[in-house]
Amino acid sequence: MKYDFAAIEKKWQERWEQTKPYAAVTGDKRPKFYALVEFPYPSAAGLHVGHPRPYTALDIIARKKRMDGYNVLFPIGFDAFGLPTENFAIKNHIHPAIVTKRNIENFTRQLKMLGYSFDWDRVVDTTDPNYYRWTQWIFLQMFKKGLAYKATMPVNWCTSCKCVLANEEVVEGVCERCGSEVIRKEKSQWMLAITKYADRLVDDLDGVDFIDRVKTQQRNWIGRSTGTEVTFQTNMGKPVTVYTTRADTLFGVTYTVISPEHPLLKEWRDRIPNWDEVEAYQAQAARKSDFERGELNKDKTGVRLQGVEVTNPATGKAVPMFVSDYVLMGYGTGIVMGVPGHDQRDWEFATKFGLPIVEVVKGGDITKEAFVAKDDTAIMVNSGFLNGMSVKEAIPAMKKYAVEQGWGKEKVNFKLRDWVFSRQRYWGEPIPLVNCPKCGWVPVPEDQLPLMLPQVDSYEPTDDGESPISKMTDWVNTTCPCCGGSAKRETDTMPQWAGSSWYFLRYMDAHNDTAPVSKEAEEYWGPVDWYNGGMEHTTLHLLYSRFWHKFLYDIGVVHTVEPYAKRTSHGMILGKNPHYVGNVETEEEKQALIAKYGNQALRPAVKMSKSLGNVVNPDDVVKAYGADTMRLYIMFIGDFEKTATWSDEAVKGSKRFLDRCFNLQDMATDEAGISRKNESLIHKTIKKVTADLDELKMNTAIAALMAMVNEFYGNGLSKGDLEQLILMLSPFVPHMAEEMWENMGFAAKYGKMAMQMPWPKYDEAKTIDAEVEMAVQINGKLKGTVVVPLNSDEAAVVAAAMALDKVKKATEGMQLIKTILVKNKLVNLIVKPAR
RNA sequence: GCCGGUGUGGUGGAAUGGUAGACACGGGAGACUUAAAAUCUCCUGCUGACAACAGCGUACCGGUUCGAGUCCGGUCACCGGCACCA
Repeated sequence: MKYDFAAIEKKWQERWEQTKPYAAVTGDKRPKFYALVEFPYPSAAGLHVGHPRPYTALDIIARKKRMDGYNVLFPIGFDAFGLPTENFAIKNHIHPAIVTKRNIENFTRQLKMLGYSFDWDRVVDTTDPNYYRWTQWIFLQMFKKGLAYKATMPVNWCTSCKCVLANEEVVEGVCERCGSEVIRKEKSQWMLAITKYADRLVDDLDGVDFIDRVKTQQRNWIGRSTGTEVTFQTNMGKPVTVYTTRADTLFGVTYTVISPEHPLLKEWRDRIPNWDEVEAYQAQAARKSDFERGELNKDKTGVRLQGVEVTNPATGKAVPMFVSDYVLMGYGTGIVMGVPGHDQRDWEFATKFGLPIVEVVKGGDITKEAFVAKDDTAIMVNSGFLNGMSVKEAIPAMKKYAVEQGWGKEKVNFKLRDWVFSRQRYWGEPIPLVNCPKCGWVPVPEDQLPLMLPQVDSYEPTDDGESPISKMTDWVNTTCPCCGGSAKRETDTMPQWAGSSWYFLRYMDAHNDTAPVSKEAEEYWGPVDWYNGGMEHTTLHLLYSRFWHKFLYDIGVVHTVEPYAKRTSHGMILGKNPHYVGNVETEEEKQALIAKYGNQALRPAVKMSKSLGNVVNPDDVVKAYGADTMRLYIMFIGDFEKTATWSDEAVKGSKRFLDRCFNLQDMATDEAGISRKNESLIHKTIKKVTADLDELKMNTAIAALMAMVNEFYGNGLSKGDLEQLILMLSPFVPHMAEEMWENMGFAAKYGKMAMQMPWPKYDEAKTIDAEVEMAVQINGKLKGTVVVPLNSDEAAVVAAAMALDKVKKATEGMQLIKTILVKNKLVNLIVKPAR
């Protein structure tokens, strides 16, 4: 029998399309299991080879859970709003909705081609008005609770996309999406107050099963720090407040610094003799992008505010104030105290401006660099009542004192900023608000949702930074829902991240037209039991959706605090680097590659890209080897969490394995049960594969199946043996498994498809052999192995070991002083020369 | 700079402190074949020309242990994230 994968896959996909064996049943009595993968952005390029890795892994988990008797929800959808589609539409003069529809069709074809067990009746499309109606609804609830607000502030502005970006979308000073320069621009923007949830977003991480690096990254991004706000009196009338995590170093303060953007400067301008200088510095700082300020300005700059004096409350001494752009307006109070002895930035600034450097913590050499004490062995000096304390003791002691004295209080700060939520683009959810001259911002009434995107002639972004929709005066001019007077609609749209912030809830009840999700459906399916997605979404989608979910919890839409019980993450699939130095022979060629491509040339594998010509298209792989081979290979490629390199050569190995499996059909004897000779092997394999699947160790599970098949080739096998193999193969390679299941008569025998059968069980007793091979070591060095009955005692094992020639030789003239026995594993004989 | 991770054959990768290199790719030999492909069987860490055998081997240096790829301390390299967050 030949393995005709094309015909087999077509046959089974058609059958599944008709019988829908993957439908999830809300309210079913079986235990529920909700497995979720990040829905794709349907790009024009189609499915990338990176998509099948997480999709296949969770498809296998979902299939295994069904075999374990769970009612599984494994849905898919499309995150279809976004700039690439809009840009494509602009370039080709096609409406984004048409482009989107086309791309979704192509993605759907490709996903079905790979045999995923998605419930296709629950597909979510974020651009569908029946969906974004509820995205708008959730936004309005936030607006009503005061979490959505409009603020004029400097924002990240992508010069190419002509659009604002959230902090999370700016990577190394450039636009995450297009790589263009990001500048700061004053703009009035809708904001979401994610910072109000900052504490909960940190604290609730303790209660979920996310891989550690996700938790760590989220904690770092939110950046909670507990410190003290200290008030310094000034000679300018008003006192100023600084934030510090090192209240213990207050005695070491020799100056203070204010951010160039600080509003207080304007108030003081008339009383600052060198105001011209200060103003020039402000202008200079404003011209720099954030990136420049961070990257290029390690060299400290600043201007002393002449005439300004502030009083250190700990010492009662006056110190000067400077303006410098190393102090950020957006964090703390925008003013910091300078402790050059124990903060490296302050040290650099003080050194440059010739300010005194005072040692208040003993242990370093503050003439060379700041001494940033971290442990509790560092001792305070020159610090009044703190002298002799450790840093660890001094921080709370000073904090307590400052509070008692009335010039200090405990304060928690976050690096997390509120979420800039408006975009000046067409292809997004319209923000459903109306601006009335009398009533201010008024929500579009809920019964008028969805607020549909208007039809426009041109989606081109405008140079003045307004949304293309702003030109649609018919749409923009409306009446105020509150007073009936004339008013204007908000023309900004929501960011790409809006639709994905709650999509997992919609899957539970995809066609509901009275609520985002019904209470019954949410209480049955929530929370997501296992969510897998890319690390690149850790501080974007994952954080945003946790925030939205917590809000929905607060307003009673969902019943759990966290949306996802478990989060795992897959590594990227890289392509071979065509410019890798290892590809060429001679030294000259290598040098030429390094000269041309730099460090790039030293990496054997790099991100796939069109320009490098190393992109692998799943369509091609499926055409050449079949979907099952594609699925198997992408799982066998390596550790799921690590990056892996695609290899066209290695794919063949997976195909070969499937051929070998298929050929077993002709080799199997008629014996219906598990054969005696393979019994132990099969039970061991079931045990191994079952355990590996739960830990997402697909590569070693497949290796165990391969080893079992290799044994079958040596031992022969029964029909019953093959039955067990088919069941275990079923989640990995569903098409071939069903074909074999039917061919061998199991479908007729059980009246079920393999995927509907219970997962094979193993008998622990049958995984244990009567005899074991044990390692024999002399002084820790391996000398050979012995085969002994299971659970042999020390005497028996030593006797067997001593019978080995090598052991005899090695122990000749030696005295045995100690024996270490690891039961059924190894014996280590410790010997020394006899006297 | 800070946080997190990784480092194992020609290659991808396996190994609860207990026989390093499972499984696979590639390579070699044989069988089948007029021949090739495919398939099947065997071999394949390095060095000592081969075998027996011996030595050396998990980035590097040191430690703990009867025993370390695994644990501890230090160093180096690479990857990811954050980056003047006071």
